[in-house]
Amino acid sequence: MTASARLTAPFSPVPAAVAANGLAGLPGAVTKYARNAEIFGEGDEADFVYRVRSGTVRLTRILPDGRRMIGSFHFAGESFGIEPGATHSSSAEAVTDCEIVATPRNAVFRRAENDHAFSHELWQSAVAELAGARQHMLVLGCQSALERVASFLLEMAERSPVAGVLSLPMSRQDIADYLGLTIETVSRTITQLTERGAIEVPSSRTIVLRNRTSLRSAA
Amino acid sequence: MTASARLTAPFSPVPAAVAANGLAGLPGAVTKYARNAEIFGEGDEADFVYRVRSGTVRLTRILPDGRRMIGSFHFAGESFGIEPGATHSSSAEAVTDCEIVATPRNAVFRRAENDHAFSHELWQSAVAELAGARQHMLVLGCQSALERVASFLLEMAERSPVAGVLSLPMSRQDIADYLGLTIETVSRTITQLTERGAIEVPSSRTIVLRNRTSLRSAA
DNA sequence: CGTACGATTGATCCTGATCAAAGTAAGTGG
DNA sequence: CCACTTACTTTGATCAGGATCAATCGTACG
Repeated sequence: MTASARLTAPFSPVPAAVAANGLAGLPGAVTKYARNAEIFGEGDEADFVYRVRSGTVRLTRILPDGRRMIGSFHFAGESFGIEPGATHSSSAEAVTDCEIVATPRNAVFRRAENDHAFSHELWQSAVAELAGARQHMLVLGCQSALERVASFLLEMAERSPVAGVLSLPMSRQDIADYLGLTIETVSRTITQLTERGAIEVPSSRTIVLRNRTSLRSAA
Repeated sequence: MTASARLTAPFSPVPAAVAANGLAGLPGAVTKYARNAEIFGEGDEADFVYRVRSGTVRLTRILPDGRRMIGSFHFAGESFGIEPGATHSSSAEAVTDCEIVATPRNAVFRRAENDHAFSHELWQSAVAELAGARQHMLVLGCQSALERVASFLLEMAERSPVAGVLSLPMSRQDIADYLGLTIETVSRTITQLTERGAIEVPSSRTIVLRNRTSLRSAA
């Protein structure tokens, strides 16, 4: 739950090219960001809508005293940074080196006006993300540490291309801030799940789901 | 965090009339529900979109073992029950007796196809609700009991028509399930805020904000 | 090889949960 | 209208899960 300056500069701040598709097919400028670089900050003008082309992004909010909350992770193909108001309500940071497609907000609106299907998709994606946020609220609101970590692993497994083996791009600190726990508790809980035979941890960022039933019953 | 059968039947299950406006101006059938009546259940077909005409609604999710989470409260004029999939992911219940306008999902889609402004509004409301959910995740993920209760009171004050005096429609149990606390902790925290002079509690459902600065610094 | 960061493990403390009881308010039926 | 019931709220005592403080370990990197 601690938050310190973990940010470094983007390793290529220059827009590289024009992507074939932004949010569900919108064109936009591609920028590369280095691990831990800030893509946008809390309070920044929300003039763009973003999409992950490669890598992983986290949305974070920081309380005045430094406590950090990660609201969501975004993987390749997912969009983020869409706001109801004029400014961003969270910061976005690169969890790993990544390529991000930025599309001007206005371009999104313009296209939505002329394209019903797109407009519907836009809405659907917002509603889907809302459902995800509600699910996460359930985890934060009433689950134990063991349940939270198990839920997290199952969520990652579901969103991962390779079933059964997770290559977690994020640190224990990120997981902790996502689950409303401390890094120590996350670590201890993973150890506990290993001892139960639910998972196997060949390297700290790689987790093999050994027994899903056991994981699911822990969640 | 306990969940027991708190539901009774709607006191008038018959659609009463056709409302002038449903979601942002959509027509729909009005139904009255008694306090604690279920409007729809988790898993039910999401064929309608709802709007509160009068009263207060809560969206709840229940874990298998009975723990209950309230995801959001909805007051007069607010809509709820919009889902990405075919079924509802939460239950909706009447916190107080209330009148609800139900609009067929299809009617919403149809109108969105022909009316850009409406479509945009629909999207905006989803994104705004998402921002609210994110805010709440922050509360659930990193705040103390005192901070949660203070945040809650400030949120209610912001959404209340009368500034300074809150007429809470929901019980302490509802507040607890919304904040991820127990009813005892909520009660104790309210007492604590009273002792600090931040609030005044003439009756248990009425709370006067005496010192906002003190409340805000607690949040 | 040595440094630095991330992860794990250990010991102790504290906040909020749990268990328990009493107080309060609102209905209900006589 | 009042006694009784029932639901809701408050307060108290104790307990436990996870936070905090602290140290060590492992691994990637310069």
